Amino acid sequence: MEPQDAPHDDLYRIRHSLAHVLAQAVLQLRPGSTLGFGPPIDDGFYYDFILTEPLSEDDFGELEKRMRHIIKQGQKFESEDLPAEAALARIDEMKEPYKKQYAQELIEKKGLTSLSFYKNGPFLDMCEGPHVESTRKIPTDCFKLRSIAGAYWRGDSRNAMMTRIYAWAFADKATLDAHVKAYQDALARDHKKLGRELDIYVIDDEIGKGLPLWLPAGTVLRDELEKLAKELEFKDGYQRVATPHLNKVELFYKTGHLPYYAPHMYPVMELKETVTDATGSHEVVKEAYCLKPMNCPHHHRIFAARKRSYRDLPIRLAEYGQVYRFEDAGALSGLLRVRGMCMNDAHIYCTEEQIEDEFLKVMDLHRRVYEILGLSSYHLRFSTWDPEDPKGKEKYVDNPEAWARTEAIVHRAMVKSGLPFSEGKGEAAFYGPKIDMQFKTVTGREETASTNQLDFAVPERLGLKYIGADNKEHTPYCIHRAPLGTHERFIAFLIEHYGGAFPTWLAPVQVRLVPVADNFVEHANKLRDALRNEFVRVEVDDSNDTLNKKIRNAVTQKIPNICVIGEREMVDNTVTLRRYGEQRQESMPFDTFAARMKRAIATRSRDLPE
RNA sequence: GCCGCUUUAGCUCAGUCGGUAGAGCAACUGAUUCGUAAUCAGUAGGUCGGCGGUUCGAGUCCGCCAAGCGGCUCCA
Repeated sequence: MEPQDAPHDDLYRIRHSLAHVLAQAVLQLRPGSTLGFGPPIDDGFYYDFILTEPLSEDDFGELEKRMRHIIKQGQKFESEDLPAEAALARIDEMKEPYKKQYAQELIEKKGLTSLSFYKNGPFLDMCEGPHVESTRKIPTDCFKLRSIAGAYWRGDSRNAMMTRIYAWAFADKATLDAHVKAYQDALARDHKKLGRELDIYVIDDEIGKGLPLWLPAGTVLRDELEKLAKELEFKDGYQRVATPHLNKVELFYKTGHLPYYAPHMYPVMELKETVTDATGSHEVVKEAYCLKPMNCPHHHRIFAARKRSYRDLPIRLAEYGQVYRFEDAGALSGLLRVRGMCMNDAHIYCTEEQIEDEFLKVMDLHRRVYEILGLSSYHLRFSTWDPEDPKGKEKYVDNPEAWARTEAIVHRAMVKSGLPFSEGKGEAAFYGPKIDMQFKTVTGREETASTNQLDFAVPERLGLKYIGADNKEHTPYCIHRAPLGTHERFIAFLIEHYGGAFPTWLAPVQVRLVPVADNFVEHANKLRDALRNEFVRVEVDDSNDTLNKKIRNAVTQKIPNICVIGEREMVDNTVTLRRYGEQRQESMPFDTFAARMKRAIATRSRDLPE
């Protein structure tokens, strides 16, 4: 086993040792159960088991009690290195088939000549370590069992399903408590919860799972993001196009997506016809269509729609395109993982010499988008192919030379961009390397928000050509890029990022006018009309609730600007403004307020400009 | 898809031992006309996710199905 990236500090030892303590407790409760992996993780540890009898979260109390009991016994961790042969014999005695499988792999594939074992009390495990010297070094209150989940052995659905127990573990109780509290607070920002509370979207059984319906408030978010994308792309020389949601299946055979991608597509729609010949009547498929899982082939056909010259390049075709992907039912989650999504897509057709510049421009577009939105907690991943991947031939275009060349170009562009990035081996698209923007959701799950891919294969397969200066035909490269990802996932991130309290330019309702009493409603309506005339999204709360209740409602709905209208305001033609998150109020002439709103919206500012 | 859990009013949830369903908020009606986070009263709202079974009787027990949630290579 290669050394871990993370240092094997005390916390690592505690977590790793706690995993063994948990396993020991589980074996007490379910003797004869089989062990899988049990590593430390970012916020604790987990251990995988094949249980003789199921366990549930109701058993956590009993398990934790037993774990504390084990810790108090002060069991010593003793390690022993055994040469390969002896190690395998030892594992046979332990009757641990999964450990054995992994041991064999370590010896045969990784060339390890010896394996280490750790024993604490009655519990023996093949394990790299390191561990604490004694369980007494583990605070009895520094951990908490968190959840129980299914997990395939080695993450492969062809393997056995194991039961995984997750636990939080930290250096001491205070850190644990702080972490658990932070986690619970984060759940309040969950886009699924806020999406319902703020009427952003619903997923309706009668429509279908993974197919969100966007409510008016959510549609404002989509429209504003599209507007942003269109403006930035316009300035960068993109041209907009529009394409249908479906197309003939043959197109995807030509691109190479089918049959490889078929499991991730909705089933094909077949138009059938009855044909009668000498042998009788048969039903034959006359035409077959599929819902597109990506926009690129459509854009490629637009490129191919007329003769292209090198003088036209780069050609940048942009579209917010709706695509459909048949994700596993169990993988669907709110807006984060859906089956129908709308992508901030564009394809840049260029020569090899233009790639670097175009890639840098795309990265700069990213930078601007993220800056406007105030997104900073993400990291860039340079996703490359893995020549050693056993599934390499079906996963990647087989062209090592092109992989090496294009990865070098992207790498060079990234270094030039000055943006820090990590490498994701084996994460490339099947047609080329890419740069992904990785985000974490409130629940700690990592997802890709945006992606930029260099494609050296598909234009060739589709026979895309341009006429070069040499008057000969050449195949263009294609950059696929989606800085704002899909509306679905991107808005999920934004909801969590802002905790539902959107800046004025993005907020579904930008201003709520709150008349102090009925007799100011008419005046408020006039102000509303004036603001609407300036394209400000504004509402009047003309309910007969008390002022306090109206303020509370507006705050609960996280409306960024609340204006109270009463006697004083009506006489002076002013508004008294209360910004979301502030208790302080500020009175100003209505015209000033309107001008500041317009500026806040036009500049997409996070605060209210003067 | 697979493992586990969950599903009661629009939302959040209660419902004991199997005896035919309840609260708060929201909605609606009325009263109140209020100066910065919940005014008061009333009304309506349910095939207890669906189908089947056990039972004299099922929200409750059993089975199947559906949907949702947490997971499903941070790896001895």
